[in-house]
Amino acid sequence: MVPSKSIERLIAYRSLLKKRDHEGQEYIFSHQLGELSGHTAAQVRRDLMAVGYSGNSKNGYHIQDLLSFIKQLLEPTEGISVILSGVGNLGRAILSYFATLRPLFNIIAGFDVDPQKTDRVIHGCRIYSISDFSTITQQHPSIQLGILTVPAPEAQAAADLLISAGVCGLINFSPVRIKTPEHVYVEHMDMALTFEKVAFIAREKTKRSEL
Amino acid sequence: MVPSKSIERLIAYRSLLKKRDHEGQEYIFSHQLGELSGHTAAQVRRDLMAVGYSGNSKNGYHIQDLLSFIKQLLEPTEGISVILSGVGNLGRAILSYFATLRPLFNIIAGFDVDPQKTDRVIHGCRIYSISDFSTITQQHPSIQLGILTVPAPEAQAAADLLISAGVCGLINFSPVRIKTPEHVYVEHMDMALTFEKVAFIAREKTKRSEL
DNA sequence: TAGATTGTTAATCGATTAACAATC
DNA sequence: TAGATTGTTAATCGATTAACAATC
Repeated sequence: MVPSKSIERLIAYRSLLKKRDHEGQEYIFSHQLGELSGHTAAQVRRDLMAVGYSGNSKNGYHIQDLLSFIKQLLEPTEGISVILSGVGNLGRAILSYFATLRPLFNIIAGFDVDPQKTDRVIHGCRIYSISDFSTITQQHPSIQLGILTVPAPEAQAAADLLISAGVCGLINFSPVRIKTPEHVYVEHMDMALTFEKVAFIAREKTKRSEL
Repeated sequence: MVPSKSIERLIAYRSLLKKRDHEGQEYIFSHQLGELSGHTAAQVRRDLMAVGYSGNSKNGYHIQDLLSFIKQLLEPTEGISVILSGVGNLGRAILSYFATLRPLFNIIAGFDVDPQKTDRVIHGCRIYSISDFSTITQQHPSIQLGILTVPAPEAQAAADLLISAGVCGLINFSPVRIKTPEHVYVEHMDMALTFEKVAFIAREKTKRSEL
């Protein structure tokens, strides 16, 4: 199994390689890709080893070939189907963001309890009432990802609903831990927590340098 | 120095402790807090050790006392001053979110290059033209945090500007790595990267369970 | 006292980095 | 060939977990 940290870096490598490819560069060394991405050359080589890709000691890695290898690994052929629950300010911002992520991501539908927010199209995505959830999701056989942008008290119930639609991955923007069955992977993106963490570390750093 | 992972967990403990306190619970054991937060009892005790807090072997930890200890540690008395650069969909959503984070966070100002977006108040936060940046930021002696919600090509320049205003912590929502001086702590929140990572891990997980 | 929990050290686990033979 | 880089193993580092004497 490829470590999740390696996956993160491979996604970053892909975007840097694209840039270099457009600039006409043909080959790249591990230390160059390391420099660009902010990791060591050893890290880069180890990541590529983890996914079974080889370069050569003369030129390093062939950029276009490595690019298509990483794409093959990361990008499913039919795109990633996503549903979103909670069409508040953050939910709407994410919907607008998904419009720019086509065709890799396909946002299927948004859901909300508030009748004011439902039965409209926001940034190209139709918003349904949560009461129509099963009707709508049954029309889409394989939805992979669920985005949770509901208030904290509704998060667990909303998550359960998304899981009932068959998602195997959840991104939870609410500040509560949600319980999920074994087969569902959850990533927590608690913004308030992150902001506070950064504030703390930055403050600690400043104090340290003042000594 | 307290490990950044411990800080994350302490923030989570705080919110769980608040809940228990409101429910009238007076003491809590490490295994209970572990259960609630999804970590081991040993982890909880180690985190509290890292910040120098002690309970006792009879009752565990006194909730209100531990709560005020964590607050004392994490929450600066005057609140955390924040500026935001890039008032697009995501930037606006975050501004609305900050309105709910008072008084711990004080959002001072938002900035954008687009004249259409400047000189208005969004979710209680005034938006200025980037050309007024130094004038506005000089009025606020200690701004700690900068939020970057600009498009990728502008990210580095916007970061440099925020740093010139004295921020020591940055949260970067753009999908590019930004270079910063030694004394500035940067946290990357690349949503597209996170979504794709979750999609990959979820897919891998599903494949595995199908075997 | 007997039993459970804490605080802390030792053991384990995983991820990163260093080192180096093999290769071009 | 000489020099640089790769692929991979060994060493290091950091974080988590287990274990247990001290405590209540």
